[in-house]
Amino acid sequence: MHAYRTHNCNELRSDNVGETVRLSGWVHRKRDHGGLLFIDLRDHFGLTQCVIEPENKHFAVLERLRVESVITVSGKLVDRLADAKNKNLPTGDIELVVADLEVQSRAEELPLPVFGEPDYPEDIRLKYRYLDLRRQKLHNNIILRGQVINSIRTRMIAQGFNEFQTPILTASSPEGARDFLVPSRLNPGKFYALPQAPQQFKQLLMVSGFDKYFQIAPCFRDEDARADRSPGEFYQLDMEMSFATQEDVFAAIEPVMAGVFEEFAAHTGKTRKVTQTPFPRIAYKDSMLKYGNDKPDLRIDIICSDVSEFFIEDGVEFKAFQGIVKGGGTVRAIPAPNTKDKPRSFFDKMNGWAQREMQAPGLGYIRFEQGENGLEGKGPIAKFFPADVLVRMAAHAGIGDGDALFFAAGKEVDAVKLTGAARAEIGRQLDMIDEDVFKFCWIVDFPMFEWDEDNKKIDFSHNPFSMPQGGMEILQSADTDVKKLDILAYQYDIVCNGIELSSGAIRNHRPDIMYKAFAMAGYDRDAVDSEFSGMITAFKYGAPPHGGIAPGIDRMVMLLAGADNIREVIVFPMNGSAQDLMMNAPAEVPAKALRELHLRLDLPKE
RNA sequence: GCGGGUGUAGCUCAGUUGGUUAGAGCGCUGGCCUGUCACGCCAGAGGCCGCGGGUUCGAGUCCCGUCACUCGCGCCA
Repeated sequence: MHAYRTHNCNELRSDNVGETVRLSGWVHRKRDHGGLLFIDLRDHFGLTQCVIEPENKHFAVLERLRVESVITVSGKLVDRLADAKNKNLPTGDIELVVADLEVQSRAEELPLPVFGEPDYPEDIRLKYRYLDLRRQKLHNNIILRGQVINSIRTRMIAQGFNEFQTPILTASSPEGARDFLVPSRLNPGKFYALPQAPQQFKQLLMVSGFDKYFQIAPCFRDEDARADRSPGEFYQLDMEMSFATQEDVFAAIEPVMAGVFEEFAAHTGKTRKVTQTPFPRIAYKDSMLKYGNDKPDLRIDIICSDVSEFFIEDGVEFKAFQGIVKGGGTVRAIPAPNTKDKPRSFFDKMNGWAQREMQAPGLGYIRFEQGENGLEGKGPIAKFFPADVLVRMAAHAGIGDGDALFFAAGKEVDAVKLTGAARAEIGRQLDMIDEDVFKFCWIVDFPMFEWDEDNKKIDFSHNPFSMPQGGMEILQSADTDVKKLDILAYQYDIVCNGIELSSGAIRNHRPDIMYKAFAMAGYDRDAVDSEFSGMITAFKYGAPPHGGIAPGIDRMVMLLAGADNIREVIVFPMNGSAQDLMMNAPAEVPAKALRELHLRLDLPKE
């Protein structure tokens, strides 16, 4: 007989009754009847009930043993009495009568219970992550993650993509997020940077002629955490393809995304519908107008609109918003459908939410109801509008009897931001979000440049390596800032349920266009040559047109697992302050280590 | 760096308008229990009410500050 087990804890059935078997696992739960002791034995695969009688010499040991101790038990498998069967357990028809017991590992009193999976403070869960990982929910999430990655890999390879590994110790990139730096012992005063993404490497692989690249790529960015952003490191399905148009990239990645989501849609036990390919495409500009951001949650059936014009019509007396519009600002309308029966407090709460959560001046609103003379506006600010203006505004916003409009006013960036947040909040408050669908879309036609308010200059709005739509001609003809800001890039995002899963682009593979684009953003030729020397040089020796995308794997798994926090799908995550509480990282290092690296600490005074 | 929320037993939480000895459930320890599967019953231990200051005859409760966690903003090519 095997030293530890003849079966796992989810294997034995009635057919095995009469066999002498051996199981190993953790003591999940004990039910001590004094004269009879039940043990639920757990391993990765499941649970099997074991029973021991007081005559057995091991009874006293088992009775004293704490839960989560690891044991090996052997004995005869028996049928349970008819009324003692447990229908909730796959192994519920049988039980193991313990004859022999070996205690493999005694558990002390636990800082975190496994059984029952009660809510526990996250710092304790993170410190004792291995205990948390024994819990079924988290255990299943991590298994799901492995299966998702395997599915992705299979699908990419089937499409002719080749998998690569790119360096972890590499060069700092002057664009983007803050880098993690690694000092070089052999090169005093110099530093490696951990890659924020294998961006340049994958483009260089296209220059190398590999045609189709992918990697389950670790990415490192020194940025603050969010619910859907783990600090430090995360994984992308990084892919790139040669001689590809934007539509080719979409056609390659859409079936992978839709396929993986369909494959695991039932993971939570519910049936969840996935957007059919091709996914809808929404221009960046339209998304900002209709949804208030570039990552719309399409589960919320609310479309916003610009209503600035109505506030400066003759006869409108609403001075606050009038001033905003005349001063170059914007008023956006966010419909709140079917709110006829909502109490006044609903609207007041939304206003309070805007002030508290968004630090906005507030959210005005008008309720619309069908009256004797047609659609009428109600609410504190309705009286400032002539009746016909309200009717036309309602038509413009696409709402009618029983609906309301909230107003977000201010500078355009602020109004848009409040619009997006308010749309999501209304969706939540009105229970408009269907948890059982995955609604995908593409956001396309991102602007190439944006106005950098801090430095009062034009800068790249996303990836400086994107190809402008219109190529060299459009760059050369853009002789004013306004024209420059109108230039679009072959830059796109894939969004699911309001979560940005990835961004990608058709790259700029032409050195002449690259120099020109960088010049427009204020970087001279020398800066490009020094900061992107590897890539710009490579492009001078024959570079194929190419493009790609990099969906975030953690976020995909999060959606599939139904997790509301990214730490629920990462096996050993750091906390919000970028600390690993289990391994004690980051940590101080011995002075010798610093000397070898030619470093001296200059810590902030306390 | 900024804003919101939370902070009472190991954990989840209750704690009235400021009032005398701060409670419950789970867990833990001990005892009882031969068919449980959230086993049951009895008993017990366990509290810097996050920390510091203030108001008050009196603070878990009110005020100020601070720390921790968390969500968001900034940031995230």
